[in-house]
Amino acid sequence: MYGIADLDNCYCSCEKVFRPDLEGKPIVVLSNNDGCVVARSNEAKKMGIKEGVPFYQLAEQFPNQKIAVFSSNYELYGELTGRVVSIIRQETPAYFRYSIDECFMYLPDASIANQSTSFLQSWGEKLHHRVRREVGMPISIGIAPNKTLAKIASKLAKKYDVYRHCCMIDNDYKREKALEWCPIEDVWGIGRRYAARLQSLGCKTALDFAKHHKGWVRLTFNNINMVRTWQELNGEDVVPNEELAKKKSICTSRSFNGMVADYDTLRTHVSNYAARCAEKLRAQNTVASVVGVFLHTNAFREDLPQYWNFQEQRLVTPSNAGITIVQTANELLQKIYRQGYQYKKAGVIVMGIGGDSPIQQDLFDIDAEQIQKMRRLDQVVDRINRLHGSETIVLGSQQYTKKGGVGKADVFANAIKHDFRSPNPTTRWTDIIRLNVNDKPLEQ
DNA sequence: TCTGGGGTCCTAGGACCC
DNA sequence: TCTGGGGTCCTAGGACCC
Repeated sequence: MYGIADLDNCYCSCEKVFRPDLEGKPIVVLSNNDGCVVARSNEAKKMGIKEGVPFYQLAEQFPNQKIAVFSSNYELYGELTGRVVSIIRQETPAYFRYSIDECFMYLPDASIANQSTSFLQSWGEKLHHRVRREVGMPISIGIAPNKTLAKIASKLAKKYDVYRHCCMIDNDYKREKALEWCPIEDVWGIGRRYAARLQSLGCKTALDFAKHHKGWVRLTFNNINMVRTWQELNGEDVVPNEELAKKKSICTSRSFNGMVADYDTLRTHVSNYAARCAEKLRAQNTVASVVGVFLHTNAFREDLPQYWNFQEQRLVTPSNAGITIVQTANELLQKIYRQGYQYKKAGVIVMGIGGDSPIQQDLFDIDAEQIQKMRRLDQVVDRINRLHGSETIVLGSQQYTKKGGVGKADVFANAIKHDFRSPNPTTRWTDIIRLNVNDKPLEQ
């Protein structure tokens, strides 16, 4: 059997952990640059706030409504969800972290374990309570013979209180009932496009789709993933388990706060994205053989001249060295930069990723000693940044020049807008919560 | 004035090999 | 008038996930 643990309204729930006063109130969390709504509390969903609406339209759509607004704070979300995963690690024989807020769990088959399935049901309920008590976040659990059905079960657990946060699909009767309830667009693996096609073909629910013949699915979609989804809805276990594979490409890109026309500022942005890519490569013990850079003007501003471009370059020797990746990215930027445009977004992609030991060296590249030196340098930089906070040490080209000097505080100053960012009480000494012993106890 | 940031996989088609 | 039968690799485009 498979289980899935899914954090309810993850980012909003994270914000509530240190703000219990927000319980029961509408909350939204915004994307980078305070751009769009990316997460909503149940109360915000009930109000009719849609996912993805630009923040500036929120006040127009909901005038005179009190909504708690937060900029996204990934430092906080990463740390709190990590606590949830550490509990799951203790409670399950094996698991796979699927995303920041979801974890698949491999559970012993109740019939093999010679237990009644009610054992798994109460196990799920206990997991929910433990996470709630120890981290302060609500989690929903779905259990079923495959991952697609487990996802549907977790939606049911989220939606109906009778399941007590854990819903199990363990026989054909329950399976059909769940599929009948589940709209086709809510099935894992069926996105907007396929959902529209299926609806036009008369499939409104997961059950409508599952009742078709396998051959019809193959012919209609000519796609192995759709056939697998169909098989899983019918109870088979065929979607491969993606274990913690190393990433095959890594991208760091940002929209700017406002627009950027001058080359120097652009270069500083790109240097930071490149350095971040190199950091991610090192964190998973890999090197990249290709670096790419892209540049965009603001597509929403139809009144302004538009330009976008992308170029990539192969490295003579695959690398994860900050200096090498940043230097290559800057050379590429120079090639695609055109004067006279207002840029809105840039990004760095590293591809052709492979293991970092041993690295295949080029006959004509710089000597091995130089590579070793850069490797040691990066190791020291990584350690310092891990210990004292990211961007404590950066390359010169990553520094934004600003009056009043440079330094840690200035590295990302004004690079990204986050006017409603919450503190980080679990990761920053400056944000730690202080209790004054002389304070009167809080009133209930 | 303001509109996110990451990833993966599959298929078709073209270029190339023998 | 007729023109084979295997492969691999790469890219673009389109779908999906969170």
